[in-house]
Amino acid sequence: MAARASSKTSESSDKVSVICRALRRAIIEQALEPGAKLPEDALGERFGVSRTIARHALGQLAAEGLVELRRNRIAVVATPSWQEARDAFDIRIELERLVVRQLAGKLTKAQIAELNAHVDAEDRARGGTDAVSIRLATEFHILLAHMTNSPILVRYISEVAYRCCLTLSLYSRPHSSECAINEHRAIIAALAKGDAAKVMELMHHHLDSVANRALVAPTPQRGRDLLDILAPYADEVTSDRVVKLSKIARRG
Amino acid sequence: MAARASSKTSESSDKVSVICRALRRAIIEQALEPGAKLPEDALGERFGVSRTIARHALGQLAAEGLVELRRNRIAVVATPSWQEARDAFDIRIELERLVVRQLAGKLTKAQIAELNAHVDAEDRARGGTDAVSIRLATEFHILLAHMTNSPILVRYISEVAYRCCLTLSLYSRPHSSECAINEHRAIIAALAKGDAAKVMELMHHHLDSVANRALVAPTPQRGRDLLDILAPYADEVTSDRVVKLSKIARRG
DNA sequence: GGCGCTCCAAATGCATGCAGTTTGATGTCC
DNA sequence: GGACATCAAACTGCATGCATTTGGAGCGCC
Repeated sequence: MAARASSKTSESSDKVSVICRALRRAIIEQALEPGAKLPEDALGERFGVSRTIARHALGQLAAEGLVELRRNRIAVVATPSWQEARDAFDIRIELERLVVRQLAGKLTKAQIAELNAHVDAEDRARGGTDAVSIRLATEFHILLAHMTNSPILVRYISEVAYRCCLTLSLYSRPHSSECAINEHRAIIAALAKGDAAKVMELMHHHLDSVANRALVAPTPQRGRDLLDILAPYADEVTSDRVVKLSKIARRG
Repeated sequence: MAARASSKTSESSDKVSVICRALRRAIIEQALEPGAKLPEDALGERFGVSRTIARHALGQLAAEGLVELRRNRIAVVATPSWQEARDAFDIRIELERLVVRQLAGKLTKAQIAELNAHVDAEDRARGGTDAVSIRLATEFHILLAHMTNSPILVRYISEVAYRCCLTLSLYSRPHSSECAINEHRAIIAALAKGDAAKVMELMHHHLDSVANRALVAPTPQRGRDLLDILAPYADEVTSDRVVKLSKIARRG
């Protein structure tokens, strides 16, 4: 399956696609945090296009689950629930097991070199920001998916991986990417060796550990609550009284 | 996992969404065959909306893989390659195994009754057209996915199942739905019994046999007038601007 | 201070208009 | 007859304009 006619599925150079890519990257790098407003006007102005185009782009991103769109409301960056995050990881595990099953023992030397080069890049980026590390780690998985030459698989893996990125920014503590990198190397080695069962197990464990490390279950109602989020800002309140819950709770 | 807060992911009542649903159904029922042209003008006229809306709907369907969109070209119903068909089935098998794994032993009596009722409906529809049989069979799987209460899973299963529908119309000969119905009943029984391994095996075999039965020689397609084809689907669109069939010039 | 009300700037939902590209039908030449 | 140049109709890409809806500032009342 590793030698298959390559099919062009990637986005063309529409203005819509360009904006989609830009927004997608901004979201997964957490430049745009979950809940951030995305007014059509502002996007259009920022990217030098009309509202029509910005609107269309938002529609696409909503289809990917990165943006939430409610009628007559300003679009916002999606804020997946903890349960949705788990669901996304569950799906991702199955799909990525499929990927490595298809690839085991079928990679060319050039492809293995490409994978190693990517992990090297991840290594070099360890000193940088978490956002970049996470993005590179995610792109490693997408690179793997590409090697199956299955456009559908690429699309689903990309989408679900981006969603996982999004949830990491919500529910994860500072990212320790070191072991992830080692696990990536182990996966490449097992792929090269052609041990399908082994590499499926490795991938499963890899994603499962990322998920478990990341998705520290918030206590159902209090974790990552608005009050916690606003705690650092409480200092700015001149009054010594606690800010009323009712005033905050209706933030859309 | 079977008892989880239900989350509203389904499409709202935008005009865009309405048109998406209509077109999606027309495609999976093979009223619109793969390769059929979908000019924005004609769609807008047929559904009583502007080109802007029709265009947006086409964009969504393209994101789902049901429509192919090339710059400056008329949109067409997607014509998946044989390989893409296999890929779609591979992915579907993994995802649906995940579904039944989550559901095994966790269904309520009401849910089991609902599933049985659906299969009864499939049974009754055996006398009807293949298109309806295939749609009902597909909807059985989507119904299962819904019971996981995982919106992401529902979306992916729906999408990939629709794509499979599409490929069935391309590569499959008249559908013998009898065994599929029996297999659906067996799956329900195993789910109720709570035997996860068994039901995963059943689902795997079920989808695999459908896929293998499907992969035969492609069938040539006959051109029909788009507006005629869409007539029954336009009725569901509530707009006084829907143009009467007789008043519309023919198009190719 | 808290709660409800009115009203308006801002944002969305959608249609329409114009410019540029593709299509394919026609005419011309070999 | 068939290959090729030509051109108008058809279609898409995109911006803009108007109607409708939202959300929140301001204000009076408890």
